[in-house]
Amino acid sequence: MAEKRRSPCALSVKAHAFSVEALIGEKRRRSSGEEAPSPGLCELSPAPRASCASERSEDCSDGSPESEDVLLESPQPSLPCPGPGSGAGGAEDARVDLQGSDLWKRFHEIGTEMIITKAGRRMFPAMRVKITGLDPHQQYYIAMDIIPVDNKRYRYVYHSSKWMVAGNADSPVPPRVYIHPDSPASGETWMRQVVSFDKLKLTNNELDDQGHIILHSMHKYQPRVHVIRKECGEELSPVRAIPSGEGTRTFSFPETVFTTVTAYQNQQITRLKIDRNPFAKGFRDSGRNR
Amino acid sequence: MAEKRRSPCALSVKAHAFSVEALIGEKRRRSSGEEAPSPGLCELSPAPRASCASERSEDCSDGSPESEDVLLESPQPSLPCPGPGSGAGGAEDARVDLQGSDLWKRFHEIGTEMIITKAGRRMFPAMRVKITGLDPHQQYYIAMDIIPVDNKRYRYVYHSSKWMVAGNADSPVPPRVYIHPDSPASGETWMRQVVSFDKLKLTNNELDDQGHIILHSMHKYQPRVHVIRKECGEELSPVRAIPSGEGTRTFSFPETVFTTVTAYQNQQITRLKIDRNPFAKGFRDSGRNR
DNA sequence: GATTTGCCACCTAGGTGTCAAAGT
DNA sequence: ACTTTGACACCTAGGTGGCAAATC
Repeated sequence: MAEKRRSPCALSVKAHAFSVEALIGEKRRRSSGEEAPSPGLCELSPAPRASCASERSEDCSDGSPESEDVLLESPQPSLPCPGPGSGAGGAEDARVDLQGSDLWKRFHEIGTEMIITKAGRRMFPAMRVKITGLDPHQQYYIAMDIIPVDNKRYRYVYHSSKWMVAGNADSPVPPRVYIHPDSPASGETWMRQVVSFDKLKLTNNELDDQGHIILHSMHKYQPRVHVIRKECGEELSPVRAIPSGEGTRTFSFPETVFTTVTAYQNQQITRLKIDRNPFAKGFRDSGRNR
Repeated sequence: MAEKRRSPCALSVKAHAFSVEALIGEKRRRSSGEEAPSPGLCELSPAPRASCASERSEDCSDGSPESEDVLLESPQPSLPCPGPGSGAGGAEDARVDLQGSDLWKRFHEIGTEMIITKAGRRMFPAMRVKITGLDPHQQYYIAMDIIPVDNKRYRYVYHSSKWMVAGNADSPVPPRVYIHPDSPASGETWMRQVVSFDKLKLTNNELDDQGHIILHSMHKYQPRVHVIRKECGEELSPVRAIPSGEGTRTFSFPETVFTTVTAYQNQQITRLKIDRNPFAKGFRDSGRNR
């Protein structure tokens, strides 16, 4: 049976479908729920990076307590690699706002801890950001990495409920970057949704082959969000070096600093996690008894 | 606390990470398990498409019974739109093999049915293909659409256990294409993994806004896989028309033809689904009683 | 003694066909 | 009479912290 076929040509079908995809993308991706954008005033600050002349970093501080100044040296203007869209519409005007910063601050006031395991553990809270100021038609990668806040190792002193320096940091681990799975996508697409890093996982397994971010336990870290303009000429391949940094902007939020642990140290952190993480509902007091 | 930062520059960190990502991509994506590639001999056959002179289609038949000839008219050689990479390394040498075709054939022999619901229903089996012959360094989109096999409507006659023509097809529905979520990716990436369309969903809701593929119930359909070379100049945007078809190859497998239903008609189909779909394990005879 | 590991019960999230009821 | 819908029990898949045992 069957010989005929419906009229529209394949290409216009596809063209239509791509736009459907675009119109729908927002809903499909909005899986982790939205929140009203919290302010998070960004003070621009010139950026570091020894050999990489083209990266800029902004530390987005919004007057949170004890702002760990995770900063910087040797300002470096961005300029090189005259790629398409170098003038306006690069990542130059990008702005990144942390979502759910209220919750982050509650943790931060206590002293955020993140569990790391061999198999990989999600962060809670997860980093979620709202991005603005991109060129709607330019393609971007959004990525996250996590850098040491200092070169110290810590231990938790129970009787004083405080973290104390316990020596120098362990030797560096293989650096990893979590590329947001929607990458690459147009500025329009990124700006339309809340960009969530809830699939990202942390591990203490230096031989990890799952692409998780490798960290040392009992160290302090700062997550960073990168907005990377995609150049067309040199295809941004996973196996090649990044087009030399021009058109890359980096953002970090002091209230997201955390200490890695393999088991929670501060019981207030445990309680707040159980209270807020839906997956830990089984440990809440309400009715449940184990 | 904290003023210093570890040595490596951000860009080399990222570069490294991207390659880590590449090295790991295979494992991360290989979630639906692999299978030994089943043969599926492909007989090339010239392709249709009224206004789109640049698409080719191969019907991959491997001698399955009652091969519904889901074919064609007016052969059209591919030639137009001299885009980058037109010569070698396009999608021109691409080959697509259906995975799990044994299971598909078992269903096909009975008469495959796929449930469609308002909320969207996955296909079982899901289309899973192995792709070869791509240019490793070229970027491609992989997409799937589902076209009517004929312009008939069907009804199932219980006492004869057969599908009978019940009239002409309902009016066309909004065309949709499912773009594989890993798109775009390099030929190398696509060829390294089994490409699975298990997240694709079918719906009978013509107003669907979830991006699912819209079909009519009680009609016969043929899924198709498209390999679309990504041109660099005209960014293949979800909101713009597809670069005019050059570098696009289309593949279909007769054993994957199915009839849409809102409730299974043939109990043999029900049984085979329950027997093979892990999510239906609750309905298997073994021990379970409801 | 401090830290890490592995297993566990308990959740969230969502994919199955069933079945009775509702549509057409 | 045929087809569709929606609530449901039963699964898969996987994210929680607890806890005892192992590790260093």
